Amino acid sequence: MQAQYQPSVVEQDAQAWWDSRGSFVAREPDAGDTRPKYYCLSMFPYPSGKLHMGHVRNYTIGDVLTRQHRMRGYNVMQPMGWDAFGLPAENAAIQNRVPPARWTYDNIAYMKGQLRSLGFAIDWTRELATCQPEYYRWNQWLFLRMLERGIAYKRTQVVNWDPVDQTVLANEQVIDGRGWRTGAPVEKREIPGYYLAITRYAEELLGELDHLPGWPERVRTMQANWIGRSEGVRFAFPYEIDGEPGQLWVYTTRADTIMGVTFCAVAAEHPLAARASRDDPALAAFVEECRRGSVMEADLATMEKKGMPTGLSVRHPLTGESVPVWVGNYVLMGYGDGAVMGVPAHDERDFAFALRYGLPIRQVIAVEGESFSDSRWQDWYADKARGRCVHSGRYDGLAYAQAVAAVAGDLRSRGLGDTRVQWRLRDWGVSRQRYWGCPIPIVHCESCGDVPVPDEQLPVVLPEDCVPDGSGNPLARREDFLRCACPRCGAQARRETDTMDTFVDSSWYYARFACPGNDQAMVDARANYWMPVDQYIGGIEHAILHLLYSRFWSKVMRDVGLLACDEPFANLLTQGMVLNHIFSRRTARGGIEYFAPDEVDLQTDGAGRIQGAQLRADGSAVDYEGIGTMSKSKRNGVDPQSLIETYGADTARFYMMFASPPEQTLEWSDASVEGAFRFLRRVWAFGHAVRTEVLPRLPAGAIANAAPAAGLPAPLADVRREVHLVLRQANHDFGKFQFNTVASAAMKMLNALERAPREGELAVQAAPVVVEGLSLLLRLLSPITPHLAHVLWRELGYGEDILDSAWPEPDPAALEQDEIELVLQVNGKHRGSVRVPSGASREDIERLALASEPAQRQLAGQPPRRVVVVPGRLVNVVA
RNA sequence: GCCGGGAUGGCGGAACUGGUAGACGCAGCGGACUCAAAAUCCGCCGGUGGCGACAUCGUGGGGGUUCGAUUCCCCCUCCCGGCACCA
Repeated sequence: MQAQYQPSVVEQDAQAWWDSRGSFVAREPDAGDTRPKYYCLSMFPYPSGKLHMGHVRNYTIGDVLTRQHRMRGYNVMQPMGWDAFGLPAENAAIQNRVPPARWTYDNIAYMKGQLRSLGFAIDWTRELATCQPEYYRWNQWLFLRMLERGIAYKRTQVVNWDPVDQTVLANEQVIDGRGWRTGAPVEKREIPGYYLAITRYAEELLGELDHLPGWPERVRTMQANWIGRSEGVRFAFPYEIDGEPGQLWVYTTRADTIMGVTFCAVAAEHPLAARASRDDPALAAFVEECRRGSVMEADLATMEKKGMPTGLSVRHPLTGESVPVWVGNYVLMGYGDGAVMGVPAHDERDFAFALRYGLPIRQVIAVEGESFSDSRWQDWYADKARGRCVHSGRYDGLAYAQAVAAVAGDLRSRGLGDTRVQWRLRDWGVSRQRYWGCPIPIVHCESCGDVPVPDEQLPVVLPEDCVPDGSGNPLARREDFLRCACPRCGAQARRETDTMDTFVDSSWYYARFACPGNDQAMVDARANYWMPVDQYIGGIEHAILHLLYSRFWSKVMRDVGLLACDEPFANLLTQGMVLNHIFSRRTARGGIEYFAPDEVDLQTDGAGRIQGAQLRADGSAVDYEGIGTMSKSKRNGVDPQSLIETYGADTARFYMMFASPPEQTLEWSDASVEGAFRFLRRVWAFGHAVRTEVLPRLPAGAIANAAPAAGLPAPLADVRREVHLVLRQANHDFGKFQFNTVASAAMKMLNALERAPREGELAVQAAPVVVEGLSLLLRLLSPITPHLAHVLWRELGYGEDILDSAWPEPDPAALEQDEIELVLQVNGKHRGSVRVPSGASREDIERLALASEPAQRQLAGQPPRRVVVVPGRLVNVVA
């Protein structure tokens, strides 16, 4: 054993050991094995080139949990794979003229090497990449099952079109009116494509959120908001246009205000708007303006309410009154029926609209003590809780719930409407006009139409040698891919060239990890051993998209009979982002130039706060922008590779765990990394000292159970108590996933152990205390710094493999003490402490406290008003 | 606007179900070792007053409950994240 800590040697040793023994290969246990299973999964990476710090943090958290559960007696599984389809590969292909497949597989090879060098306890026998036909054939297979069940269907619809990526985006992929990847303003286009009826599962997706106590509150509320359930009434305004009868359907949550309707408004895309603009050029122009302008939803929110009359009118379903129909730019085609009833008196938007266009405002709700004015909006106009119907005929006096029920009943009896649950969630459009994705298994035949590819012809294999050039989908030019026989009539036909949204790939990989090598089925019985995932770990940015799609997809798999569980992820941990300082400066042309933190020298004020910085190269000043997410564009990323090369994987892992709790953001600090390395070096040096100085004092073979005898001298009993106290706290923190305090517990343990005498009279009696303490410390550290722990464990002779040792628990006997120190308070203020025998009665404690000097001083001979004793903690004398 | 989460030294962060606020680390200061430097080790390290024992203030701001509040309740300010003409 080297006296000096050499991480590269230590880490190679440990990794070679694990590799040669297949330490992390997980299996379904034989009968009689009672170990509980623990499936720990970190979100798999997109193979973009190399790992970033976010990956290191994510996978270290998962690895710590995996290794700790293994030592606690769980049958653990931690797999890894690659989310390998996607646009960056195509963009790289355009740039480098290399097929996306090669770029992707090269990246996978490199990143896999990085993951290995970090020493993660990954079962690589389960590795998968979503771009492999063996994987994506099951995307296609389940898609066909969805088609059979009507869950997948084709329709033409107005979609979000990303003009840069030349593809359709799901609603979830549009952020503030821009493409989530390109940031380009999204356009609206009408395109045929396949949709998955996630809305059929809306009720369950929402309801089950209440049964996911292991998920962060905020993720559950984000999903609930996204699903957006609302209860209301859907009803129709009948009309006749050119003698043709029709119905204008609307949805409202305020059916109690139906008698206050003075107009209706439809979206620009609504059929009535199209109809009316046929012979009204001004209206047609307005409709066109809305269509083009109304794509940026962020602008929508602040946009002025604009509208135009269609000249058409409909009949009120209850009064028969004529109601004018307007086109309104604030009405969304995608929600409900794309039309609303207008009740200016009781809806703020309708009120603004009516004021602007001089439409009548009719009060039909009143609140006692408030007076209505049709010139100014007041918040109570829309108050469901206090409002009562007025000027509403037979509904007068009714409160919200009764009024809605009565109105719905009347509409129902006329066949013009009923109550209805409305969802914000929309069906998931999965067609993408891209090459590097899973082909949609459909064949277009001139006589048979769209024909599903039969199961036995799966997979529809994506040609891997295409080099996209940026214009459209290269599959459309691949005759060998396009040409096929119609599965139904055998005639010459063409394949669908759209591929699936890559969120499909990541919607079920967790289940496939349980069933490696199965080429007969999507998943098998092994999935029901491992599923659900016990602990899922990933970034908060996936709170809606990936997690919602995965929940939906797994429910479909359940309904097809493939999975037994209702939810795929029992517990979810959303790790915080990794941040770093940002330095920039304005360029002469008005742009912004960024500088990497290692290119600048900091200037601090007297208190140590950062004031500014200078470029090291030429001493010129640069601005300090503060802390932000590590990103390529701001040049403030830190490459994990250089970190590993300089300090080793264990330091990287320890720092990641120590710097902040997993769910919080982590601020990068080179100095703290250095500190983490210093600690590991101290552990190593201590281990070396124990081996050379302490072990020789123990009888041969005593190391394995070096539990110190009772009756230790006080200084040694104190050391041992400290170690076990810290361990108890660390175990508690582990349960809360508070790994930063587990790491500091390890530091405290070492601090305590270093205080034990290694020379002099006490050294012999100290030996078992030190040897036991180090054994606890190594096991506590082993999930975080597995290489260091592994090598020291073996070198010192604790055992063959620390992986097979038991998770350490504190010894209650070590925690006992004869005398304890209680906090002494006088009038609630801290005034020193009192030492009492550990078994002291309440009366004894009170007497001792009253006799203390601070209490005597305060009481000045008077009896205390009260004495509060908290056993084992404090005593408070109230004068 | 609505929903969720925050605010603690120079910094990252601790504080179990209300019980010594600032653990552990980083930075800083002082010292030991060294020809010197690095590394390492030891000590100090929230503000104010005091040589000192100690006193006093202090967990974003203001109130409250309590023997005792970073922790519980009410009001307010600011920050972060999500949603948002959703009818």
